[in-house]
Amino acid sequence: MREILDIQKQLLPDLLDIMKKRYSILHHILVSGVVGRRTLASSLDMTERVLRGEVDFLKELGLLESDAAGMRITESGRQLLEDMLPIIKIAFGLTDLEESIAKAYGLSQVIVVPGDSDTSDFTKKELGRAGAAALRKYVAKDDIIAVTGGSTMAQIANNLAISSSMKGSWFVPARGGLGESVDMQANTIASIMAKKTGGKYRLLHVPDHLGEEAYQSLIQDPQIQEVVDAVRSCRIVVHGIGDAMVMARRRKVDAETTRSLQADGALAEAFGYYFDPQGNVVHKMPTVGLRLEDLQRIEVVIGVAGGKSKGEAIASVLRHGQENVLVTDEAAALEIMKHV
Amino acid sequence: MREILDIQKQLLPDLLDIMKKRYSILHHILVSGVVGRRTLASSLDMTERVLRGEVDFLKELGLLESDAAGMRITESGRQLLEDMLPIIKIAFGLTDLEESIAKAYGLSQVIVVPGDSDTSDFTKKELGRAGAAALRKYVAKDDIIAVTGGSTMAQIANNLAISSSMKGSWFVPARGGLGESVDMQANTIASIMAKKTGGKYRLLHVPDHLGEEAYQSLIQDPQIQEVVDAVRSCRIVVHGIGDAMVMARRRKVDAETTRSLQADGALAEAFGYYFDPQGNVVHKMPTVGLRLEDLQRIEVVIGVAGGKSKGEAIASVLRHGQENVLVTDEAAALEIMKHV
DNA sequence: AGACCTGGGACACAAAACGTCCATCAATAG
DNA sequence: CTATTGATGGACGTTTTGTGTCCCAGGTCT
Repeated sequence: MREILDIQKQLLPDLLDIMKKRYSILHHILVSGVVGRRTLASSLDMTERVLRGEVDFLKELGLLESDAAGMRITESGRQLLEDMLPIIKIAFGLTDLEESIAKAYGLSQVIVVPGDSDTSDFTKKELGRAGAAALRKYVAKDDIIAVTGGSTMAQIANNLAISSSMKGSWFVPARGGLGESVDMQANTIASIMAKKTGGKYRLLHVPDHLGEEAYQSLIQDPQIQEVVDAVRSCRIVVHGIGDAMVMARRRKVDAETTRSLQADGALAEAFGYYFDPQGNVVHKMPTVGLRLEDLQRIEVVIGVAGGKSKGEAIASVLRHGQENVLVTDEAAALEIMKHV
Repeated sequence: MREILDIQKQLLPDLLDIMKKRYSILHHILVSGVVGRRTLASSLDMTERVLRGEVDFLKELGLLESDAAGMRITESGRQLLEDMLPIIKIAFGLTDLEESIAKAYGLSQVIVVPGDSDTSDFTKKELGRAGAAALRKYVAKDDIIAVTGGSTMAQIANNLAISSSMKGSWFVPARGGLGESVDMQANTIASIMAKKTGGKYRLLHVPDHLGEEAYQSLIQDPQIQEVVDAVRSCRIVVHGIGDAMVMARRRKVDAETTRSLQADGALAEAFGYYFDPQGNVVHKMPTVGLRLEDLQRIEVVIGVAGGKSKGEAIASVLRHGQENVLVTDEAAALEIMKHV
């Protein structure tokens, strides 16, 4: 049942919008009894003309009837509304979730895919697909796109395809080495994405666990500097969001830092920064690349993460307030809504 | 699964057409490997421009990719096609059935609703809804519409609603008394339809089992004659189709006639005429109204009947060759296709 | 009885779809 | 190595569709 809607959404992206529109017209008429066109239009926030088009259409289908007193729902229409209820619940639960989250955190777009990435590989793939679609939507000609590492980002890379709009784009890692395993780190993801889309890429080879002195001389290096400049002038960032402790463990952060993270209440991690539940940055990984202050200037910040267990972490990063677009799954979205 | 498609079809009648179009484009590309726009257009029987529109759209969604060599399906696209298979089977089994029947019997439109009216009341209602929709589609201003009796016709009447296009229409019974019970007979149906749509009606009060002499004087009656003239000049006929023996029993036809019907191989019944499997008329009920020769002149003949048990009967009436539109259900449609 | 609201017709204007042609590029056959 | 074929993508004028805005005649409710 849910799959069929999801498949249709792939083939007709605005199917649900149309269904929702027509459903709410019918529903409104049902609860109003008899109602006039203009009244209905203002109450549904539509122009009179476009409502009229829909009404004529629904009348054609025999779901609606009208006489001089106004419009009324027919028996077929009432029956249809009843039959639609379960579909509406499923279909618009998600869009409602999307809208609620977007409103609560001031995002320009939220995409929620059905399922739970924690328990379903299919959902994880869906998340990647949706993330790739979001990136494709926002990218413009010759953009610089900064990306992070992680399994979700790898899924996005998987779902990118050659595309003329990304041909001139540059993919760069948002920040230098963060201690991830090689196939999940930002450098790898950036190069895969570039290969998949036909774009170009530059990498940031910053070894982990560098001494302060070596580090300072490294970031003076003109080649490194060039990439860092590119990163900071990017127009789009796509990044994953992780649970702070999980990330710390995966990156083999030393015991002292871990304790300090716990003491500071670190909950979430994104591009090497650790956030507490209120969205404050409590720690950052020692490497080069994107800084927090760069985010304000960056036009499109796309966060992609899912799974019930990550919901709270996502919420805390959203609370930090630099995101524009969120791609997540249903389970995480429900968790996010618990923390508004 | 099937219900959801059916509900959507009510709210977006051309949903399936669009899905079919996009599916066949993707499918064609999948089997072709790489293929050019013009080649594909001619092979799918589309103009190049409209195909291009679809292709651009599918490319936008990442289901398709193209380079100078031609168009190729992406992994997401291939996956989608795979996921779609069950939906396609269900959705286009019916449209394929519709097209096959229309072609086999030279009908201008066939509508197949899912299910079996014999076993499901829901399907019976659907049949009524579809029949009403078909009538609504073909009716024009101030038409004369001749209707017959029967439970299916009663369902159609149930699903008609007030409509400006039928306000000036006349509903008349196709033929006089045919021995049906009062709530199923053509007179009743015609008056219900008129009341439901806001149209007008004339009735044919011809008592059953009339002596020859009384009969002759009755049909000379100016008032009766007037209605009969109206019936014969109608532009639309909507009629049910029944099993010959079932109808004979229901109408309490005398034993001798029943034997004669059996001897002549009567299989089907429609508006008082009995048909053998080859579509020949082998008997007619003694009453006034529509004659077979009138059918040729009538612009729209709509037959509505469903249920697996009626499939063969429907096929024999279709074979008679005067139908334009058939509304039936899946079970009957499958039976009909066995008798081409 | 009168104010109000209804659906439906009309029309100009904007936007999308479409048919058609062409430039440019890649692959392949000769 | 070159010519040819068939590919995509851009461009542009035309047609169709969708939309905003009025208005009117006729019911309806107060």
